[in-house]
Amino acid sequence: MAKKQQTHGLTEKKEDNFSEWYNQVALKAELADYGPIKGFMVIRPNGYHIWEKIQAYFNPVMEKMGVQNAYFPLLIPESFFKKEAKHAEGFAPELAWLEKEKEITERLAIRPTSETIMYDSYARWVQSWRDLPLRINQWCNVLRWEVKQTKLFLRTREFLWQEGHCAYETEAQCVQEARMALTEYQKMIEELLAIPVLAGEKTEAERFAGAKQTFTLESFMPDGRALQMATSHNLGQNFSKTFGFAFEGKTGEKEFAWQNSWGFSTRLIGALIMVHADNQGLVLPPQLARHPCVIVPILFEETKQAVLAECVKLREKLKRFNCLLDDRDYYSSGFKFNEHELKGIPLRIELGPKDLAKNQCVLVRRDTKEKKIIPLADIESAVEKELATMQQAMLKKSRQYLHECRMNAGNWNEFVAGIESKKLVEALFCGKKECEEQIRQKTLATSRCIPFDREPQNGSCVHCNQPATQRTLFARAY
RNA sequence: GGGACCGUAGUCUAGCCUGGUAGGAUAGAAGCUUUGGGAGCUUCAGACCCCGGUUCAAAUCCGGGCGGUCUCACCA
Repeated sequence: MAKKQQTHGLTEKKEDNFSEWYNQVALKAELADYGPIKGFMVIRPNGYHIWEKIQAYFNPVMEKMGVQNAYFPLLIPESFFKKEAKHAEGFAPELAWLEKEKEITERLAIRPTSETIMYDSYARWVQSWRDLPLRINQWCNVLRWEVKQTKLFLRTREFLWQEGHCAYETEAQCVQEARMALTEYQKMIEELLAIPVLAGEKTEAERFAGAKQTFTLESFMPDGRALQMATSHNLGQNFSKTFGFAFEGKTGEKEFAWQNSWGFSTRLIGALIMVHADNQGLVLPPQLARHPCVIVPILFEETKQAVLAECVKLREKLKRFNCLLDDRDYYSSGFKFNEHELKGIPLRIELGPKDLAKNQCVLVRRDTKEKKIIPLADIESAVEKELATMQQAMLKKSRQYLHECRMNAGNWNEFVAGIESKKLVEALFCGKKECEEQIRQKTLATSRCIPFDREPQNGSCVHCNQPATQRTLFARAY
């Protein structure tokens, strides 16, 4: 029998055409839509809600870290960029400029990141060691124009992010808190998004433009490419020296502030799609769902009123879960099943006349499609338990995948074979920029990080045979 | 920035080669009817990416732009 064409649902499979499948999930789950200009996207309510959940999780975390939210201007004078040479060089290709002939004397860039404009203020706000540490975050949009190969959430010219920018008296505290931010990111991404990450430090080649050290969280996508999930940077005194960000220290000496910055972006939503969604559509970790469960009544003419009445009661019982009751009578229940699966609602409760007669309902998990018969009296505890179980199971499943993809390469042949078979390959590496560039040209792989979960180890670089002291992870990346 | 392919209702698509009334599916609206995995019938409404060229005539041929997918370079 020929399969009926379903324009509503997904027409591409995750395993057959990952890229197109990804686009369909993002569009058809109504997370996002294309904007009218290349590289710009509309984040629709379903997508923006995920971002708001992320914000709701992370704002209190920052509060505990002593970080306050603020907002800095969108436009940055050209001269600000020129102050930190490497930063300027790193961002030069992707700056979009605002040029108006008469009214302004200097070209203005739309922020690609806010170090310079924030530190210009910091330099004036901090006079004494007593004014430190200074810890500020902003949630904003940034613009990076160099991008040609755009992709919803993963690579757009404009994207939303948070950027924390802190300043300290000592480098030790600066580094410690940069690492703390990374730890908090890891907790959030694993607990809330149910995506496992590997934490580590970036090599010289992958370091943020203007940073002394970059720390990163890397995850691994089902198509065999790594994705950077969040980063934090020890900026050292690179910016404070060029922005005149000095203060009077305890000894009366003039000292330059030690600074870090850290951020994650709406790219996380892209990772969420890639890691968890399936051929039926999005799968939301329960903690990210606007409606963690939906009740679908099975309606027949004679029993409609009784079933609906019971469903209303059910919704009241499940009020604290923000349970949705889909009582639309112009769609069949089958249609609704498909629609809610497409949009990723974690749990579905089916209730029809047969269930009503037995005082039960059917509880279906989105990630496993597993169905359970639940007595109506037990529904509240059952939902609570399933939501918690599902959140854990999703992390466990993706962690298993990450674990399976991580492999060790003892020599160059193993390294090449590992990259070819789309693995996250760990090997001894000299850390040199030139060597990394050659590896990239030969294999398309770049270093992802020097993982924290590996001890230093002496040996020779897998590629150039020069001395190496640390294992480094390599993969093809987004 | 380079290369390849592509652009027809909200979505998918036929027509393009060989110029001459744009057809279908699906989604949408109204009504009837149905509802345990994307039901059915009737009616309505809906499109040739933009600009220019060739031509009596352009969705169709040509040029440019814009946009999309893939890819190399670069990046969250």
